[in-house]
Amino acid sequence: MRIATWNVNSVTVRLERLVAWLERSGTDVLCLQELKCDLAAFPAERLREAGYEAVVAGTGRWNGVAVLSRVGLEDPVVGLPGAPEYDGVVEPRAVSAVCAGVKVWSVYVPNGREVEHPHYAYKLKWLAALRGAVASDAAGERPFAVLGDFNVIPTDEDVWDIGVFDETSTHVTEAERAALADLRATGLRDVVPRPLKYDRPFTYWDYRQLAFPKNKGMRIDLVYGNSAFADAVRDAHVDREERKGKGASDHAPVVVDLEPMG
DNA sequence: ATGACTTGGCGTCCAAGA
Repeated sequence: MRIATWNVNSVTVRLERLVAWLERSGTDVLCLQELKCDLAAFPAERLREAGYEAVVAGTGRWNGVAVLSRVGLEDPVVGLPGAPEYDGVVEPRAVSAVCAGVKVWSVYVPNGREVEHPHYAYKLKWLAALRGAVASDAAGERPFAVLGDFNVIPTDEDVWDIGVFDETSTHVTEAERAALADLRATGLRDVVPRPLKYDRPFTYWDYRQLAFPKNKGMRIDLVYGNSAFADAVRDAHVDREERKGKGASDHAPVVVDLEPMG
Protein backbone atom coordinates (compact mmCIF):
# COMPACT_ATOMS: atom_id res chain seq x y z
CA MET A 1 0.00 0.00 0.00
CA ARG A 2 1.35 3.37 -1.03
CA ILE A 3 0.44 6.47 1.01
CA ALA A 4 1.68 9.96 0.20
CA THR A 5 1.36 13.59 1.20
CA TRP A 6 1.70 16.57 -1.13
CA ASN A 7 1.19 20.30 -0.76
CA VAL A 8 0.02 21.02 -4.32
CA ASN A 9 -0.27 24.82 -4.07
CA SER A 10 -3.67 24.97 -5.85
CA VAL A 11 -5.40 21.74 -6.79
CA THR A 12 -7.08 23.38 -9.77
CA VAL A 13 -3.83 24.65 -11.31
CA ARG A 14 -2.12 21.33 -10.51
CA LEU A 15 -4.98 19.04 -11.57
CA GLU A 16 -3.56 17.44 -14.71
CA ARG A 17 -0.15 17.07 -13.09
CA LEU A 18 -1.81 15.57 -10.03
CA VAL A 19 -3.81 13.01 -12.00
CA ALA A 20 -0.75 12.06 -14.07
CA TRP A 21 1.29 11.65 -10.89
CA LEU A 22 -1.37 9.52 -9.20
CA GLU A 23 -1.38 7.18 -12.17
CA ARG A 24 2.39 7.12 -12.60
CA SER A 25 3.21 6.65 -8.92
CA GLY A 26 0.51 4.11 -8.14
CA THR A 27 -0.46 5.96 -4.97
CA ASP A 28 -3.42 4.46 -3.09
CA VAL A 29 -3.99 7.20 -0.53
CA LEU A 30 -2.91 10.82 -0.96
CA CYS A 31 -3.11 13.60 1.60
CA LEU A 32 -3.33 16.99 -0.13
CA GLN A 33 -2.71 20.48 1.24
CA GLU A 34 -3.18 24.02 -0.06
CA LEU A 35 -6.10 23.23 -2.32
CA LYS A 36 -6.77 26.97 -2.64
CA CYS A 37 -10.37 26.44 -3.71
CA ASP A 38 -13.80 26.05 -2.19
CA LEU A 39 -15.82 22.83 -2.25
CA ALA A 40 -17.66 23.81 -5.44
CA ALA A 41 -14.39 24.23 -7.33
CA PHE A 42 -12.77 21.05 -6.03
CA PRO A 43 -12.27 18.67 -9.01
CA ALA A 44 -14.06 15.71 -7.41
CA GLU A 45 -15.45 14.46 -10.71
CA ARG A 46 -12.06 14.34 -12.46
CA LEU A 47 -10.53 12.53 -9.49
CA ARG A 48 -13.43 10.09 -9.33
CA GLU A 49 -12.83 9.26 -13.01
CA ALA A 50 -9.23 8.54 -12.02
CA GLY A 51 -10.53 6.15 -9.36
CA TYR A 52 -10.27 8.21 -6.19
CA GLU A 53 -12.83 9.09 -3.57
CA ALA A 54 -12.19 12.22 -1.54
CA VAL A 55 -12.91 13.91 1.74
CA VAL A 56 -12.35 17.65 1.38
CA ALA A 57 -12.20 20.83 3.44
CA GLY A 58 -11.92 24.05 1.47
CA THR A 59 -13.32 27.57 1.70
CA GLY A 60 -11.58 29.58 -1.01
CA ARG A 61 -8.28 31.10 -1.93
CA TRP A 62 -6.24 29.97 1.10
CA ASN A 63 -5.59 26.65 2.81
CA GLY A 64 -7.78 23.64 2.00
CA VAL A 65 -6.96 19.96 2.56
CA ALA A 66 -8.16 16.59 1.32
CA VAL A 67 -7.62 12.85 1.53
CA LEU A 68 -7.90 10.95 -1.75
CA SER A 69 -8.24 7.16 -1.75
CA ARG A 70 -8.68 4.39 -4.27
CA VAL A 71 -8.81 1.69 -1.56
CA GLY A 72 -11.91 2.86 0.27
CA LEU A 73 -12.63 5.87 2.42
CA GLU A 74 -14.52 5.41 5.68
CA ASP A 75 -15.38 7.55 8.67
CA PRO A 76 -14.50 10.88 7.03
CA VAL A 77 -13.95 13.78 9.41
CA VAL A 78 -13.80 17.39 8.25
CA GLY A 79 -11.92 19.74 10.55
CA LEU A 80 -9.68 19.31 13.56
CA PRO A 81 -11.54 18.84 16.87
CA GLY A 82 -10.66 21.75 19.13
CA ALA A 83 -8.99 23.78 16.38
CA PRO A 84 -8.43 27.44 17.35
CA GLU A 85 -9.86 30.30 15.32
CA TYR A 86 -7.81 32.86 13.44
CA ASP A 87 -9.50 36.23 12.91
CA GLY A 88 -12.73 34.68 14.11
CA VAL A 89 -12.63 31.83 11.59
CA VAL A 90 -11.85 28.12 11.87
CA GLU A 91 -9.79 27.51 8.75
CA PRO A 92 -9.88 24.33 6.61
CA ARG A 93 -6.60 22.75 7.70
CA ALA A 94 -7.40 19.13 8.62
CA VAL A 95 -9.41 16.17 7.33
CA SER A 96 -9.33 12.53 8.32
CA ALA A 97 -10.43 9.19 6.96
CA VAL A 98 -9.87 5.44 7.35
CA CYS A 99 -8.54 3.88 4.13
CA ALA A 100 -8.07 0.10 3.92
CA GLY A 101 -7.76 -0.09 7.69
CA VAL A 102 -5.27 2.77 8.02
CA LYS A 103 -6.43 6.00 9.61
CA VAL A 104 -4.85 9.17 8.28
CA TRP A 105 -5.07 12.89 8.92
CA SER A 106 -4.13 15.36 6.19
CA VAL A 107 -2.98 18.55 7.90
CA TYR A 108 -1.83 22.00 6.87
CA VAL A 109 -0.29 23.60 9.94
CA PRO A 110 -0.46 27.43 10.03
CA ASN A 111 2.71 29.12 8.76
CA GLY A 112 3.24 31.49 11.70
CA ARG A 113 4.69 34.28 9.52
CA GLU A 114 6.91 35.89 12.18
CA VAL A 115 7.53 35.13 15.84
CA GLU A 116 5.91 38.42 16.92
CA HIS A 117 2.93 37.96 14.59
CA PRO A 118 -0.41 36.69 15.98
CA HIS A 119 -0.21 33.93 13.39
CA TYR A 120 2.69 32.40 15.32
CA ALA A 121 0.70 32.07 18.55
CA TYR A 122 -2.12 30.64 16.46
CA LYS A 123 0.30 28.09 14.99
CA LEU A 124 1.35 26.87 18.44
CA LYS A 125 -2.28 26.64 19.59
CA TRP A 126 -3.13 24.72 16.44
CA LEU A 127 -0.31 22.22 17.05
CA ALA A 128 -1.50 21.76 20.64
CA ALA A 129 -5.01 21.04 19.35
CA LEU A 130 -3.56 18.55 16.89
CA ARG A 131 -1.82 16.71 19.71
CA GLY A 132 -5.07 16.49 21.62
CA ALA A 133 -7.01 15.31 18.59
CA VAL A 134 -4.62 12.48 17.68
CA ALA A 135 -3.48 11.22 21.09
CA SER A 136 -5.98 8.38 21.31
CA ASP A 137 -5.27 7.05 17.80
CA ALA A 138 -1.52 7.51 18.27
CA ALA A 139 -1.59 5.20 21.27
CA GLY A 140 -3.92 2.71 19.57
CA GLU A 141 -3.32 -0.57 17.77
CA ARG A 142 -4.78 0.48 14.42
CA PRO A 143 -2.22 1.80 11.91
CA PHE A 144 -2.45 5.57 12.13
CA ALA A 145 -0.53 8.52 10.72
CA VAL A 146 -0.66 12.29 10.52
CA LEU A 147 0.66 13.46 7.16
CA GLY A 148 1.00 16.94 5.79
CA ASP A 149 2.71 20.29 5.67
CA PHE A 150 3.77 20.87 9.28
CA ASN A 151 5.54 24.18 8.56
CA VAL A 152 8.21 23.22 11.11
CA ILE A 153 11.80 22.23 10.33
CA PRO A 154 12.40 19.41 12.82
CA THR A 155 16.21 19.78 13.13
CA ASP A 156 18.95 22.06 11.86
CA GLU A 157 19.91 19.30 9.42
CA ASP A 158 16.50 19.57 7.77
CA VAL A 159 17.31 22.86 6.04
CA TRP A 160 20.00 23.86 3.57
CA ASP A 161 21.39 26.59 5.85
CA ILE A 162 20.19 27.19 9.38
CA GLY A 163 22.23 30.41 9.34
CA VAL A 164 19.67 32.27 7.26
CA PHE A 165 17.15 32.13 10.13
CA ASP A 166 17.17 34.85 12.78
CA GLU A 167 15.24 35.52 15.99
CA THR A 168 12.19 36.68 14.06
CA SER A 169 12.04 33.51 11.94
CA THR A 170 9.42 30.84 12.36
CA HIS A 171 9.76 27.13 11.51
CA VAL A 172 12.90 26.63 13.61
CA THR A 173 12.03 27.97 17.09
CA GLU A 174 12.32 25.91 20.25
CA ALA A 175 8.59 26.23 20.83
CA GLU A 176 7.71 24.86 17.40
CA ARG A 177 10.14 21.98 17.73
CA ALA A 178 8.84 21.30 21.24
CA ALA A 179 5.33 21.12 19.80
CA LEU A 180 6.53 18.43 17.40
CA ALA A 181 8.19 16.60 20.28
CA ASP A 182 4.93 16.75 22.23
CA LEU A 183 3.18 15.29 19.21
CA ARG A 184 5.69 12.44 19.02
CA ALA A 185 5.26 11.85 22.76
CA THR A 186 1.70 10.68 22.11
CA GLY A 187 3.21 7.66 20.36
CA LEU A 188 4.09 8.92 16.89
CA ARG A 189 7.37 8.46 15.03
CA ASP A 190 8.85 10.63 12.30
CA VAL A 191 8.94 8.48 9.15
CA VAL A 192 11.97 10.07 7.48
CA PRO A 193 12.00 9.57 3.69
CA ARG A 194 15.00 8.88 1.46
CA PRO A 195 16.11 11.69 -0.81
CA LEU A 196 16.36 10.61 -4.45
CA LYS A 197 19.25 13.02 -4.94
CA TYR A 198 21.72 14.77 -2.60
CA ASP A 199 22.06 13.81 1.03
CA ARG A 200 18.99 15.23 2.73
CA PRO A 201 15.28 14.61 2.10
CA PHE A 202 14.06 18.15 1.53
CA THR A 203 10.41 18.49 0.55
CA TYR A 204 10.07 22.22 -0.18
CA TRP A 205 12.11 24.62 -2.29
CA ASP A 206 11.13 28.27 -2.76
CA TYR A 207 10.12 29.28 -6.28
CA ARG A 208 12.55 32.21 -6.17
CA GLN A 209 16.28 32.58 -6.77
CA LEU A 210 16.84 29.12 -8.24
CA ALA A 211 16.30 27.50 -4.88
CA PHE A 212 15.50 24.11 -6.40
CA PRO A 213 18.47 23.79 -8.78
CA LYS A 214 20.70 24.96 -5.93
CA ASN A 215 18.97 22.52 -3.55
CA LYS A 216 18.21 25.29 -1.05
CA GLY A 217 15.38 23.30 0.44
CA MET A 218 13.83 22.28 3.72
CA ARG A 219 12.00 19.29 5.13
CA ILE A 220 8.64 20.49 6.41
CA ASP A 221 6.26 17.93 4.91
CA LEU A 222 6.20 15.13 7.45
CA VAL A 223 4.72 11.71 8.12
CA TYR A 224 4.12 10.96 11.80
CA GLY A 225 2.98 7.37 12.30
CA ASN A 226 2.09 5.33 15.35
CA SER A 227 3.89 2.04 16.07
CA ALA A 228 1.56 -0.10 13.95
CA PHE A 229 2.09 2.28 11.03
CA ALA A 230 5.82 2.90 11.45
CA ASP A 231 6.55 -0.82 11.91
CA ALA A 232 4.82 -1.51 8.59
CA VAL A 233 6.91 1.00 6.62
CA ARG A 234 8.99 -0.78 3.99
CA ASP A 235 10.34 2.33 2.31
CA ALA A 236 9.77 6.08 2.03
CA HIS A 237 11.08 8.68 -0.39
CA VAL A 238 10.66 12.26 -1.59
CA ASP A 239 9.61 12.37 -5.23
CA ARG A 240 11.74 15.36 -6.21
CA GLU A 241 11.04 14.68 -9.89
CA GLU A 242 7.63 16.24 -9.30
CA ARG A 243 9.27 19.53 -8.26
CA LYS A 244 10.77 19.89 -11.73
CA GLY A 245 9.52 21.68 -14.79
CA LYS A 246 6.95 24.29 -15.61
CA GLY A 247 3.82 24.13 -13.52
CA ALA A 248 5.33 22.40 -10.50
CA SER A 249 4.22 22.95 -6.93
CA ASP A 250 6.91 24.35 -4.64
CA HIS A 251 6.56 21.15 -2.56
CA ALA A 252 7.40 17.60 -3.62
CA PRO A 253 5.34 14.56 -2.62
CA VAL A 254 6.51 12.39 0.28
CA VAL A 255 5.74 8.76 -0.53
CA VAL A 256 5.49 5.91 2.00
CA ASP A 257 5.25 2.22 1.15
CA LEU A 258 3.60 -0.02 3.73
CA GLU A 259 3.67 -3.79 4.01
CA PRO A 260 0.37 -5.45 3.15
CA MET A 261 -1.83 -5.58 6.22
CA GLY A 262 -4.04 -8.43 7.22
C1' DA B 1 19.02 19.78 -16.78
C1' DT B 2 15.60 21.97 -12.90
C1' DG B 3 16.99 28.03 -14.68
C1' DA B 4 16.09 33.53 -11.55
C1' DC B 5 8.35 33.07 -8.13
C1' DT B 6 3.34 31.62 -7.97
C1' DT B 7 -1.44 31.80 -6.67
C1' DG B 8 -6.37 33.64 -6.43
C1' DG B 9 -9.26 37.59 -6.04
C1' DC B 10 -14.76 42.60 -5.08
C1' DG B 11 -7.84 42.01 -9.53
C1' DT B 12 -4.65 45.51 -13.65
C1' DC B 13 -1.90 45.18 -7.51
C1' DC B 14 -2.09 42.79 -3.35
C1' DA B 15 -1.50 39.35 0.44
C1' DA B 16 0.41 35.09 1.45
C1' DG B 17 3.61 31.59 1.08
C1' DA B 18 8.14 29.94 4.45
